[in-house]
Amino acid sequence: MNEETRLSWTDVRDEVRARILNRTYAPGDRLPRDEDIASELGCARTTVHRAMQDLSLAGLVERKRKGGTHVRTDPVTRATFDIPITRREVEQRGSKYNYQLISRNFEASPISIMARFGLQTVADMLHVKALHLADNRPYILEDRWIDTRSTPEILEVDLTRESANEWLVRNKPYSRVDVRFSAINADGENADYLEAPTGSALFVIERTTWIGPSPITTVQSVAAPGYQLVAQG
Amino acid sequence: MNEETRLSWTDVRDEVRARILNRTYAPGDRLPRDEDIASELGCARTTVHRAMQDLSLAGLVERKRKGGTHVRTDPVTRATFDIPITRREVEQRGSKYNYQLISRNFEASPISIMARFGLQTVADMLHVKALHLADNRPYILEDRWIDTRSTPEILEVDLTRESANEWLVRNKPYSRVDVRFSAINADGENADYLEAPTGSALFVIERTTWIGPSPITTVQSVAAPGYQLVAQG
DNA sequence: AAAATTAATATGTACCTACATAAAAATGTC
DNA sequence: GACATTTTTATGTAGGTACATATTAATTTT
Repeated sequence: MNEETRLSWTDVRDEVRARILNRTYAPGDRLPRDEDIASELGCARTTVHRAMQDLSLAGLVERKRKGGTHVRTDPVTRATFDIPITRREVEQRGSKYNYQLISRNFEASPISIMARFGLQTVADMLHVKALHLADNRPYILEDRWIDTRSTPEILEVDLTRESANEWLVRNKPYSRVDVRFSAINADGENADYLEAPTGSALFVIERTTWIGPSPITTVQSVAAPGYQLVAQG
Repeated sequence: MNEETRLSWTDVRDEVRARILNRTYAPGDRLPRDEDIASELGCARTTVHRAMQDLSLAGLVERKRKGGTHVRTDPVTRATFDIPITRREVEQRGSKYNYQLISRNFEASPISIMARFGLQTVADMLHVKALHLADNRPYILEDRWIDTRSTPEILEVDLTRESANEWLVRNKPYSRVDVRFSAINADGENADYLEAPTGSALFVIERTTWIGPSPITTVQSVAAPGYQLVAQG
């Protein structure tokens, strides 16, 4: 009889989670110390620690030094979304990807854009509009501002061939990103490019990136009607 | 001279990340083995391992046994969203929370709902519509189906006093959740309850939960115009 | 009794060792 | 030479020890 399989930290995590689900450990309860759980289940404290880390990250429990581990009373739904470069996203759906540049101007950024970067002073930035297509149908319309102080190289890039999205992702790593989602009604321009009726509800992803304290780019990506974003398993 | 401060795994993570950002390790490159980085930086392999785990989770590098660690060529933007119970969300914005039940019926679920659960057979479920308010203005309209086979207790709950959202979160832990976001145009009913013009673009959160293989609930939460979802730091 | 100090304690982290595991590279077989 | 098998290797994980750190609890001081 092989009962000598050692407990892995995932086993411990699953066991503790099961106890939380079946109310052995009820919401608000304090769990036993890592060490006690370890000796009860017959493993090392480090293994329990690893398991608890995971449950803590998942939002199921809260840990505090000396305070111990508590089952969260108001569990939040924690969902992770991967937002790949648009070409990849299209190709992974099994569609043909195309891209076209709509406009490219060097101009003073409006206050709303500076606000996204958290800046007060206005600056000249590269303003790019482009359309991404899937199977020759409009997929995502992007309206992007690029800070040429942090990213002067972008001025040399031929944006009719390569999208700013792709170039930036490949060449401009960022240290901080802000992502937000919302919904807007298609205005004349959006409707036009996305071949959707004016007023259609469109899903919007707004992303702003920095390297250290310096802004890199902010982009509003407006998806064609029917777009849905699904959380990662 | 105190040069004897030990490196923590966050220090190692930051150092490696800095090297990725400044192209010491360029996209696609294979990093040195954990052990080599450890001896270079003067720490234990486990410390490097911990740091790498974090970078891997963040989507910056990819690790494979024997294959080693590689800098991802197509970095994805990975954003995490916390979706708390609605009452808490409203209160955290500093607004007064109110709730009202619109309807509550025990009825056969349509095929679209069964599809969300991944089921073929139709079943009688509890169908609940409710409105959440912030400062007495409509905030989120929810349209929910609850599987009474996994959650019979819900039939005894007074949903005029406590929202199903809140009761379920507090009393019905789940083992799996599916979250998706989209945008829709307000139809007559939505427009009515949310006091928005018909056709307004509304942000939609769709959430489905299971306990083991058994469906618990699926809910479509339609937010009032202007709603924005912001990623966690 | 209130405030400041000290002790106790549960989690957090670092180090080292040993072995597990997956996947690539090398080797052997037909 | 194509295919199957073995070896090698880098990451993954468990165990154990020692000490760090943040809080709470207890104690002393004013």
